[in-house]
Amino acid sequence: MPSVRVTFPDGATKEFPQGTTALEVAKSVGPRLAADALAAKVDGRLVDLSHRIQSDAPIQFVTPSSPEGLEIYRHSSAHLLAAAVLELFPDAHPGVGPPTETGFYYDFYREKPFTEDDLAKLEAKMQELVKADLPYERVYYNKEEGIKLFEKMGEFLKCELIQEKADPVFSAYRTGKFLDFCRGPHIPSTGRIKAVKLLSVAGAHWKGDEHSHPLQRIYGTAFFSKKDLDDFLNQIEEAKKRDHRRLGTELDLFSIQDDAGPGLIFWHPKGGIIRTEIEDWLRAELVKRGYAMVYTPHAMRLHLWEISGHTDFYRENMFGPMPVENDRYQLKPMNCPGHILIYKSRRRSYRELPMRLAELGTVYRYERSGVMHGLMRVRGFTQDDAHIFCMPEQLEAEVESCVEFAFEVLKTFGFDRYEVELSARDPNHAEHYAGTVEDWERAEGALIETLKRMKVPYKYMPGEAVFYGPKIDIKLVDAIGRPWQLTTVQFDFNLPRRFGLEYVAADGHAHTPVMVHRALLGSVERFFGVLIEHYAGAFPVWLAPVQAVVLPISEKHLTYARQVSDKLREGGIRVELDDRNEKLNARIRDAQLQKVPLMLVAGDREIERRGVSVRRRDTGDAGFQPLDAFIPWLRELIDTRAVKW
RNA sequence: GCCGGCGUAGCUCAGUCGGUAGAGCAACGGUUUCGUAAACCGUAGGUCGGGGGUUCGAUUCCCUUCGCCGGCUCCA
Repeated sequence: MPSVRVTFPDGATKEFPQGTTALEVAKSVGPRLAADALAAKVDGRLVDLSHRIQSDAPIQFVTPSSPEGLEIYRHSSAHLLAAAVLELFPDAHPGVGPPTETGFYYDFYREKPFTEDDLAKLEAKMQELVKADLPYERVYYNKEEGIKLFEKMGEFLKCELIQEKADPVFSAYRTGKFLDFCRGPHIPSTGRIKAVKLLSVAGAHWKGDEHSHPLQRIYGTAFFSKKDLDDFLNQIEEAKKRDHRRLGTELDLFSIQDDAGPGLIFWHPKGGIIRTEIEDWLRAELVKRGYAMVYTPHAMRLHLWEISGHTDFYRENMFGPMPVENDRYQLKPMNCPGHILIYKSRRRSYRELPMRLAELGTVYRYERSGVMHGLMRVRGFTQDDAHIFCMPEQLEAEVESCVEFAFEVLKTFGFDRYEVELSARDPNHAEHYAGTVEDWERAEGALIETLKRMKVPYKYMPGEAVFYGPKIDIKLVDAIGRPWQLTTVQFDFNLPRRFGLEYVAADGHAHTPVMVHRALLGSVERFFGVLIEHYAGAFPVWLAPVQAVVLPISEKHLTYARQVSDKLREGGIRVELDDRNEKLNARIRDAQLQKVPLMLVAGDREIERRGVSVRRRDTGDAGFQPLDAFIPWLRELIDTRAVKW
């Protein structure tokens, strides 16, 4: 019998008879590995453990600790779900069921909706199938034969997929009653699934096309241990507690009102304070960096949006135009045309460039009714927008300054993790893009060079650029690890040409400037939402709507408490006096729930020593402080915008 | 926009198999004057999201509309 030589990751090699399965190879290494292995990688290709090795190849086993391990495990869990569905609901037709970042889902076509109760039943059935330890059996069909088979089973969605995607001979996996057109690999059997949970059922569309069949998507997740699953479920609970919509109401920060309409934000006084702090900081930074603050109208002639091209490529995101006298006006969905008109208001010299126009510009975008989400996705929002008009050779310096500015934002607001993406054109489809190839090369080169020079790791995303230019997006990662897209730095080859922008260069001739569009916070609303969730409502002192609350122990300490609060207020500190007829404990509790950073207890002892007893929101009683020391300490915290204190 | 779920007091929620509603917290009044996360007593508060229909009678059943939630799609 011919033999094959497999090479292990450590370089060791071993001979086996040809046709030996990966599992047998694992067993030869040790029973532990055989029990742990979920799949294998032979010659760099992921395969089942039942895969027979036919020629010399490097081999490597996928275990729970491998990067691919969880993905395969969850993919198999999705098959397990489908198998359970077919047992209990034979009228359901499987669509697709991939693993996701946090679990898996499976889509089904079915007339009747799945209910919460159905999920419980399905989970029970899945447990049964786990106990039955059904194999994930890999089978092959040739295309015509396979389509006939799936047709006979009535699986019209699968037929469509096979028709579109299958090779002449394709693989499928059978688990119980469920047969799936699937590339694999899968774990050996359902008994390997240790902790699986169904989470929700939601609507979806066949192949993501909203005009196609409506499907029901069952979401679930799976982990290698019960503990990991519980941790994940706890994290969901934690995220719920941080939900900015809940905290927005509890802390009286903002509201969205039925009478006004969805997606429109009312900033309450406490939210307003935070916004003011954010904006004041930002404006000061903008000015430091050579930006000029401008203001532009909220509605302008529709004609302007025809020039910019928005009526062509952005129409479905714009509110309908409003008739005014004999003309039509458009509520602005973007600030760029306004800034361009300022640039164009007179002839520009190269000496004026780069010209950086910044505006906290409120824009209105029509969002389809099902997509709004608290502060994160709204119909009216304020961008910390700026447009930089410059000469091509100034690009790199401008990009660097934008990226550096973005990092300053992250640092100031207490985010220490981020992800950078560079969206470039798809080189195979030059016709999709405005601007010349040279323009694009220069712009993409400037972005890449800048990121390299700044030693910023980034993900290169070819084909992700918008048609008018390449861009850098920065996603910040919040306290519980969720990424949020905020900062964007985009080139625009389109608008300067459309509007015929010019500057007179040193050579005395007119040239077209390059335009950079950038937002750092993105939208003030979304940024606020992210901040609320990041801090779970417990803002750093400089942002806290109420920085300190004074708590007189009883009525006879009220006069002193009032003096203390006056003194703090004179020091520019946002202080409240809680003189309600409640016990101290009750008032402390309320202040804690309102996440006030500092509680200042004032009673006989404090009067005597001209101070307060400080209680911190995070660590509790911090002991006595004389006012002369406390106020400067607090002032310093605020002035330095301390995130940790 | 689409699929599914849901709208009862300011908030969180109970309830009515059709006979027009209840709790806790919050609010308000009083008693209490208190030392680091909830004192006590009382009062008031709801056209049960809006409109239409069925019915002697609708918060409950049906239709429709608005909104919210989870997704899909899209996105700052």
